[in-house]
Amino acid sequence: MECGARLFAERGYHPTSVADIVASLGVGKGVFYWYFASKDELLTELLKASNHDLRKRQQQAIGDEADPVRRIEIGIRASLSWFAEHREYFAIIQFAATDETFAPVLARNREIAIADTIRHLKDGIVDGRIADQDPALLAHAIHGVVAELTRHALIDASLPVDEVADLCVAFCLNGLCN
Amino acid sequence: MECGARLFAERGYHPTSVADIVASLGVGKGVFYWYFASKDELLTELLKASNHDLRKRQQQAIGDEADPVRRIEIGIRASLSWFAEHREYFAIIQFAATDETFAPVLARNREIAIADTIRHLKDGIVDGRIADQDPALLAHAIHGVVAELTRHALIDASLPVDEVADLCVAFCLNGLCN
DNA sequence: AAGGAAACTGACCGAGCGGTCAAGGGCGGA
DNA sequence: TCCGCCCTTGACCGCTCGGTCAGTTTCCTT
Repeated sequence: MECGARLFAERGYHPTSVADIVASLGVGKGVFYWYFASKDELLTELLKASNHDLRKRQQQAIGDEADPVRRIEIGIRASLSWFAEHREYFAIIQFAATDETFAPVLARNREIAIADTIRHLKDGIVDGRIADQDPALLAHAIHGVVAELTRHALIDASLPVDEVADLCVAFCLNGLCN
Repeated sequence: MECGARLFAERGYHPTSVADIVASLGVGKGVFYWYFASKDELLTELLKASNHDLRKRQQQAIGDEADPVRRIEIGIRASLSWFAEHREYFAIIQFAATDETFAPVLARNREIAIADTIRHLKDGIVDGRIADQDPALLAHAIHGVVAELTRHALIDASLPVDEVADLCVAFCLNGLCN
């Protein structure tokens, strides 16, 4: 599975054939279809496993933090550090989001992540700490910032994850203005 | 070209064959290859044309506005309203970003858009209106918010573009906190 | 040692794709 | 009317790919 992830990430899903995967593993094609019903299933498993791992990381980082604003901050930092350590998954997730076959899986993963964020936002709104706007839209805005900074700053520019996380948190909490 | 865009958007690039495109146009395959050297070229043209159109919209909207913060706000609103009117292009752009063949075109388009934003940000930083952080990262953060709110709020949820734009601008300028 | 289940091989297949091109048809000028 | 040019057609080609399967090896159990 790690090998499949690496190749999908390097060359994309469609350009990577099952023959490529098994060749780079030095095994026959049969062994692939012994473990996976199809090429699609490999990607689906990859998506589920990576999402599960990311979510676990977030929850462990948040722990039992009581402050909703801090919980959001910690979640952002956990996401960025997870992606920094698993860069290969970013391209795969981006592709899967654009493919009819995998979009449902991705949509479900995102729904779960957004629901988590919404909970923290609502807590913050009740406390009066966070602006009283549609929490769903705010959650998506945060996820958009995290996704784009992951792509540009962590993957393309390889900037230090801590610096990126600091700016990302500052932007999400306080925006551009002084 | 409009037909190609519609089909690529509905079903994705790879699943849409040249045969599908010409069939939906009611012409023979030869005509397609009379106008385009290849299927790839059609998508590349689509990307260039759409980016050109979006950029024109932004520049017209900004006009000669002097305030850099207002320029950013107007740019955000122009992007959202352009995507609201050209939803079919969003999926195409998202896909192209994940494909080795088209990523260079997309990267160039994005570079130009980011450079525009960076100019406004730097002006704002000099004025002391905008926090003194890396303008490139801030620009990407803004584009991330715009992209994700386009996808979720405009395309999936079909919310009114003005409401989405208000929230988007408020988030980018002031963040989550009160 | 014998047997059999589990793991693995790789030649093979059919489908579907992007792209080609010989043939056909319509139309303007002679 | 007839010729010749140009646009258009769609059957066809070569190729790649996901997926199959009859057969072979490995290794655990008895």
